[in-house]
Amino acid sequence: MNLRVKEPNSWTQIREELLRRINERVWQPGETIPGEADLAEEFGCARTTVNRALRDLAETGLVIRKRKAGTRVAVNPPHKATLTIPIIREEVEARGAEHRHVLTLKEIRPLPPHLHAAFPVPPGADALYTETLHYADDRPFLYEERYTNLEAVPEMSVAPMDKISLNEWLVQNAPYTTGDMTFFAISADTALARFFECPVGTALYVVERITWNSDLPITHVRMTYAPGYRMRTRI
Amino acid sequence: MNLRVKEPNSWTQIREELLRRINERVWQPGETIPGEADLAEEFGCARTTVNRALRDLAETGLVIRKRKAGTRVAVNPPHKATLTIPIIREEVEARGAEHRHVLTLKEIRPLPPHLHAAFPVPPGADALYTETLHYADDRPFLYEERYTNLEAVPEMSVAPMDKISLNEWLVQNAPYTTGDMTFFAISADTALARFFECPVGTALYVVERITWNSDLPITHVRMTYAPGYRMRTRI
DNA sequence: TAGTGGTCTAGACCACGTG
DNA sequence: ACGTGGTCTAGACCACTAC
Repeated sequence: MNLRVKEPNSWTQIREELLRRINERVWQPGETIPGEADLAEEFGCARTTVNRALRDLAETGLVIRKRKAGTRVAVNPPHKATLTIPIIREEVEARGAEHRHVLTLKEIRPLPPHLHAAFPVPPGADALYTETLHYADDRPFLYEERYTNLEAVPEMSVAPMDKISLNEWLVQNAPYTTGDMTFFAISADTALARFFECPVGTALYVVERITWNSDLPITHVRMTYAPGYRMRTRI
Repeated sequence: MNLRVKEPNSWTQIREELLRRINERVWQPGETIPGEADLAEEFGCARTTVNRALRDLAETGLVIRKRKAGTRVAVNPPHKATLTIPIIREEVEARGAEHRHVLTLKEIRPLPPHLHAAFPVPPGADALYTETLHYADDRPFLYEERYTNLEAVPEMSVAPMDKISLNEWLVQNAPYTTGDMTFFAISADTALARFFECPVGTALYVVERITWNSDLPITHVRMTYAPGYRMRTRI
């Protein structure tokens, strides 16, 4: 049954073959597939190699593995999309435009109440609030409102925000371990309408992100994109 | 230097230790870290185990590995968010509501021109167009417009769309290998406003998805969510 | 061309969870 | 209890690529 003799066995080839059997319904959804040892014998390789292939399929959710129970083909394969969070400058430049940003506001202010739950900065500690306008070839591209926990990033006060944007500076200097992202739509208010040069009420795409380093909240940012913006990803 | 003697070495523990050194800037961004062999000696384990830990960090983009050049800490760690694409019924039920759907339109119709580029159904082959209304506890939740390539899923004509939604049926019966997703905001037109019982012009969150099985286009779906909807994900 | 990561092996022991 | 996947090892060879 050893079908692959020409090429040296590789775990990716085994994965592709297993994928084929799943996609072509050789193994039905919900069905238990042969054990690692059996597959290793069939493919003429070590069990470790089969394990690597199956682990990869399990990571994408296509199969479900349990000790003793074996490996089953997922019934409702939980498809996942991975979206890369770009630095704004790179996102603009990837569209072939030149990026420019203007810091229009930078002040210490208390965290607004509606953020207290989601972004628990220690009481008494104020946050740095910033508003940044991002342009692509001088066209308005993104409106950024950000609260940053100065206790988490004390060096930020002296960061050079002329050349590098706050966005980029934080990525490079304030590593985070976890975060929450929220995506939704809003209607442009007068301020946003003025910036984007669009009618009040225009539908705008918004991304909110909160990041943490372990248990320390770093920053809360709300990014409102220009009318017509589309976020894309491949599955 | 062998710090971890109490517990049997595990690749996750090594990964956490490496992560710590990166986050605490023991290894600076851009810096080349010791080779696998050195680390294996330091941790008192096999090189394979260190490899596993480093591969995991490389997958998340925290380090960049190159043969001969070694492993470097990423300068701009490209953070990635993974968002799970739920079945609509499960998404509604996860909110503690009861899901109900109504198929309001089902007809063969030619693919609209603006989709030809993104969704290249073979010329002459018509697509099945469906409109489905999804409710959460009888409140409008989602408006679904879908084109399905019948050549890819011929069995669909006889699928029982009463109990199970098209959405769910496709997930279970039409496996896909790749896809594109797009997220954006639109203003409610009169039809959407009537369904969602909201003013015309209300900002709505939209997800478009195209899925393929190898080179065969499967379905193009546009899902418009109720006002106020937020999509969430953890990083 | 030499050094580094990528992969593979054969074998072993362990951890989990089903029966 | 026992079968299955999870992990680890020591060693080997290979592939890529920087020098």
